[in-house]
Amino acid sequence: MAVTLKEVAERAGVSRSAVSRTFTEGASVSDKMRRKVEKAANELGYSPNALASSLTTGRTKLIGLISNNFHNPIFLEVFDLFTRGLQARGLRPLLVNLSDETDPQNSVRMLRQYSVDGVVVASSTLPPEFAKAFRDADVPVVHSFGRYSSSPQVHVVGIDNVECGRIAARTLVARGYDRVAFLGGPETATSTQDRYSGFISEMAAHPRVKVSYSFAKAYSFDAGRQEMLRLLQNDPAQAFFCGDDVLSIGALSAIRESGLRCPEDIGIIGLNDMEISRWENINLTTIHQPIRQIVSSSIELMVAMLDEPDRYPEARIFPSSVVERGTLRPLP
Amino acid sequence: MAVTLKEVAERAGVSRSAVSRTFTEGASVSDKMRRKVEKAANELGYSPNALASSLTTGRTKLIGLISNNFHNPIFLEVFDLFTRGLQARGLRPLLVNLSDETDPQNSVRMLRQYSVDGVVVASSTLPPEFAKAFRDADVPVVHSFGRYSSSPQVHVVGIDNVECGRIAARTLVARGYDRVAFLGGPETATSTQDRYSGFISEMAAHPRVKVSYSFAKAYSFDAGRQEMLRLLQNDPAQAFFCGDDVLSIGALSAIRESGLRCPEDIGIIGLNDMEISRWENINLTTIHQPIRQIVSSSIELMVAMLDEPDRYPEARIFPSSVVERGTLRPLP
DNA sequence: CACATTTTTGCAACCGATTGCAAAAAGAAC
DNA sequence: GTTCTTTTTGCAATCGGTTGCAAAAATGTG
Repeated sequence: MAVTLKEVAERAGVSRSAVSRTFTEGASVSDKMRRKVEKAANELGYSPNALASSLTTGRTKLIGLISNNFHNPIFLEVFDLFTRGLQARGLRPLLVNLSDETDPQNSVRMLRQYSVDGVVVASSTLPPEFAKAFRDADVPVVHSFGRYSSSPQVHVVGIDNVECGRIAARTLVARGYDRVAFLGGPETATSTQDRYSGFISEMAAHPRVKVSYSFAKAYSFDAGRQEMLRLLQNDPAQAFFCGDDVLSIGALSAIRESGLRCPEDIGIIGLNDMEISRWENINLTTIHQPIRQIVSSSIELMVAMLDEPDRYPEARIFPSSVVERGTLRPLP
Repeated sequence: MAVTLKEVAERAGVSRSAVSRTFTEGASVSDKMRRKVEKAANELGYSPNALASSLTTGRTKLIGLISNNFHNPIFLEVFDLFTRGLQARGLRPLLVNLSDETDPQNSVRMLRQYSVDGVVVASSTLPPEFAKAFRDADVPVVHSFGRYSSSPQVHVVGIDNVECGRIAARTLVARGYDRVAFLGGPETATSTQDRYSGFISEMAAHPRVKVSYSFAKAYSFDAGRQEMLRLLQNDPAQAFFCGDDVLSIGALSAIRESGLRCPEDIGIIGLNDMEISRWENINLTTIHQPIRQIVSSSIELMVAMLDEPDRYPEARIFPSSVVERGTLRPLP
C-alpha cells in the first residue's frame, strides 16, 4: 500500500497538518519544519494522494476530454496538443470516447462521478446539446471545433464554418469551374450544415455556375470514397468542395481508381489541412484550420473558467485560408 | 455543489449506510428500502462520488494510458480501441502523453498521485524500463506493443518483431530482389532493434543478396521521407523493409518526388497495416500487426490483474503476416 | 528583560463515501 | 405465541487528506 501522510508525520515526529502544509503551495511552514518533513517523506517515498485531497479542496485537476471521431487523423494531432497543453498546466485529461453514446446525460453523470473540474468537448459533429448538458450541470465546459454562434450559450472555440464554405466557393469560381459540388460530412453535423450554407449562399452570386451537393455518412476515408464512387457514375461536377480532408482523400482515391485524374479531370478542395494532407503523395489543396491556436485557446479558456466558473460565455473564432497544393487547376 | 449521500439519506429518512448500500452491487438492502432511497436520489439528482468511495475501497477504476507517439496514425486506432474497451468494462482511461518526458519516475509519481488501478504502456518505442518502473511501484502494468522476451518481467502483449524481420526478408528474397535494405525507426527502440536483427539474420542465409541498413529519427512520415531522400542520392537498394507504415509512406513520397516509381524502380514493404495503408492512393504492401487482438488481449490482461495483482508475468504474442498490395514487384 | 506582535504549529472537525459489528426487524418452525 | 434463524438496518470508525482556530514559539521593540 502507498505511504500516507500519517506515516510521514509519525516518522518526522510532527503533526499531520505540518506534513500537509509542506506539500501545499503557499502554506505557512518554517524552513526547519519543511526540511524535517521532506526528509521523512523522501525516506518513505511519499507523495500526496491527489484524490483524497480533492475531497476537501473540491478540485481534482481532472479534465474530461470528450470526442467521438477516432477515425479522422486530425484528432491525433488534437489529442496530442490537448494532452501536452493540459499536462503542462498540471491538469490531467480523462479521455472519453463517445463513438457509441448518444445520450448526453450519461456522459454528464459519468464525468460528475469523477468530479472533473471541467470538460472539453472536442468535436465538430457532436450536437451542441452535449456541451449544454455540462453547462446545465454546472460543469465548466468548452466546445472546441463547435459551431460559431453570435449568442453562444457555452464557450466555443473554432472557425467560422459558414465563411469556410464561402471561401471554398470563391476559390472554385476563381478557377473558372462552372459545375461545382459540395460533398459534405454527416448531414446532422453542425459543421457540415454551416459549410454547406456558406458554400451555397456564395454560389448564389454566380448564377452561371451549376451547383449540386450530397453528403457522406461520416468524416472518414471510406465514407468519402463511397460517396464519390457513387457520384462518378453519372456526370459528376468538375470540382468538389469536400467537407473535410479525410473525406477529400477518400474522394481522391475513388477518382484515381476510376481511371480519372485530379486535378486534370476533377478538382478537389478539402478543409482542415491535416498533417497527412501535406504528404507529397496526397498533396491536397485545402482550407487551413488553425488547430494549434484552437486547442491552445481552448485550454486557456478552460483554465480561466476554473477560477471563474460563471464567466460570461464567448465564441472565439479563428480565421482560415486556402492552402494551395495540387488538387485544383491553377488560376487562369 | 453536487448532491451528497448525506442529503439523500436525510430526505429519505434513513441512515447514510442504507443509501450507500443501495448503490453498491450485492449489498444487503430490502426492496422497500431500495425504493425509498432511489426515489430520494432521483428527486435530488444524486450520483455517487467515485473518488470519495475509492478512498475506502482502494479502487478508482482509473487506468493510466501512456503513450509517446502522437504522430503515427496507428495510435488513433489504438486509442479508439483502448478507450472503448476500457469504458465497456467500467474503467476510465487517464491519458498521459510522454512525448517530452524521459524519466519513468515522474510518470510513476504522477499516476500514483491519482491512484490509478493499473497502467497500460502503449508504445513500441518506450524502453522497457517504463513498464518496469510501474511494476516496481506495485502498480499493475501491461506493456502493449512491447518487446517479446522469453522471460518477461512485466506483462507484454504484441508481436514477435524478430520474426517480422525474418518474414520481411523472406518476402523480398522470394521476389528476387538482390539488393535490399532495412530502413528502421529510431535505433534505440526495441522494436527497431528486433526487426533489424530478424531481417539481418534471415538474410545471412542468402549470401548472394546484398544487404544494407539505416535508421530514421522517428516513426513518422517526415523522418521516413528525409532518410529516403538521403539514400536516393547514391545508388539505393532495389527494395526496402521499412520499420513501420508511416515511415514507408514517407519513403514512398520521397521516391515519387525524385521521379522514381514504386514498385517498378524501388519496392517497399512496411509493417503495421494501418487503416491508411489500405487507402487506394497509398496501397502499401505491409506486414499486418493484429492491433485489435493486441488491444483486447491487453485489456483482458489488465482486468485480470486488477483481481490478481501478483499474477505471474506472461508474454502474449500474436502472429503477423504479409498483406499483398501494390508496392512490391510480383512473385516471379 | 518585559511586553506586544507576528509567525508557526497542533488540535479537531470535516470532505463523501464504505464497512465491521451489533441491535432491530422479519421470517420460519414448532 | 414463543423461540430460533436469517435478513436488514444504523452506529461509528475509517480512508487520506485540508483547514479554521487557538495555543505556542519566535521575533521585534523599547
